Amino acid sequence: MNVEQQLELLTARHVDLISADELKKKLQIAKKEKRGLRIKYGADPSAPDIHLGHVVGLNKLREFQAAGHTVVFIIGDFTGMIGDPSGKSATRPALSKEQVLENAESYKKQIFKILDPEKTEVRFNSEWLGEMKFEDVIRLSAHVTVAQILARDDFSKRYADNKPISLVEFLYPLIQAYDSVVVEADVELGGTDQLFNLLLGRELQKACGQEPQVVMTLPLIEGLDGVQKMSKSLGNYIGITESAKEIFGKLMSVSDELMWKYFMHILCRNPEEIEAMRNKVSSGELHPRAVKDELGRCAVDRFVGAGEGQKASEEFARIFSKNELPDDLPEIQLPAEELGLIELVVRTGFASSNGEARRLIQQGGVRIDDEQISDIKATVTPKDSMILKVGKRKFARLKV
RNA sequence: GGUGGGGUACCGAAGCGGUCAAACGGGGCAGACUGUAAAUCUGCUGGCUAUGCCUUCGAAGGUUCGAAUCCUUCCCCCACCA
Repeated sequence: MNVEQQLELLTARHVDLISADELKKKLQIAKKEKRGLRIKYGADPSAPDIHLGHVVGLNKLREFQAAGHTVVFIIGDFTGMIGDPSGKSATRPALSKEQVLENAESYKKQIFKILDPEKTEVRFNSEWLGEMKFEDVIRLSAHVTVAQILARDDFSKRYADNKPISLVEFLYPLIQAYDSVVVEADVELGGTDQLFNLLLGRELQKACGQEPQVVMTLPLIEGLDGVQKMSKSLGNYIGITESAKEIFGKLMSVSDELMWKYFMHILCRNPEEIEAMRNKVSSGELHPRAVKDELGRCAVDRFVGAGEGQKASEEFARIFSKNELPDDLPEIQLPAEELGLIELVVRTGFASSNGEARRLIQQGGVRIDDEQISDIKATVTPKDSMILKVGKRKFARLKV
């Protein structure tokens, strides 16, 4: 791949790029010296479920690998053990060493669904941060001013609002920047929320006598609610290790507007193709549901396995469009004695208290053999193959 | 060290002696509508052996017939000024 081709591939879909010229120069030098660039990507070890939000970045990393470059995937285990301040104002709990290691293992397994292991270097930042003395930390801090850190958007806002900012949070960007120095990153990738931290990496590299890294940010995609960015803590995510059924179902519940973004950043479809589909949808030539079905099938094929998408799509249509039963109903064993409906719903685990079961029944959410029962005093005698349905998606086949 | 503001259910936030299991908003759940879209509308959202009872408003005591609300002590958080 020549440099121009690489540039085209590598800069697709980005938000910020600092700077295109520098990237070009680095690519030219790398080509001349027949080596790959080092592309840094940092991951927080507290949330070991890789979800579609991460896939946006991983896809880009994969493209760098395709162009012959090396990905340096840094697991922030050191910072994870201290407690990672998330952007908002809440401070995440510190993880134990065991948890961090466990999470890291799970990370590795997942990222190689997308990345090429041959061209990936997985590093833990405790490797170098754990060695540092307090003196080293102080020296490092000398390179950065409070005003610089305070310039970060969320810090300045919180400061202006008299909201707390812990010193750890202040140090955090510095730690991340230092990682860039240690791994000698040529390029660092991150979400748009990382821009500040990535830029600080440049500053620190310069201060340490290195060529500053090129910084590229990618969009943060909204999660299932369509408003907030996809994140584990908000519970609005689709994990890449989830079942075909879950991935498909969750994608189908995404809004029509958001689905285009997913096509672009998750499936990496090119903009012309997406535009063409969009036009067909607005002219009525194509049903949005068909487009979303394609999104679901392709995503499942990619994350679960080829051919699984079609199955998931059919299963979905059967359950929700035709209102039939899923093919893998959990079976629940019960004695063949008459019992109250409320008790049945609680016993099967579909409600966590009698009160909740009562509510579900009164609201018409409970069906037995497809017959809605809204009398809370109703009793049932379980029989083999009796089907209990609670809400839209909880099913069970009773067994006596 | 000083001053001021706080700690209420999953979250945010009202309430400041009885009518408080605690307004309102968000979230969640269920129903209607649908493409399980989204949006919208409706209802529910502490527990129980259930017209009552029990636990809950940072903690422990106290005042009172009665406390989330008043008093005392304690714990914790935040901002500002030094």
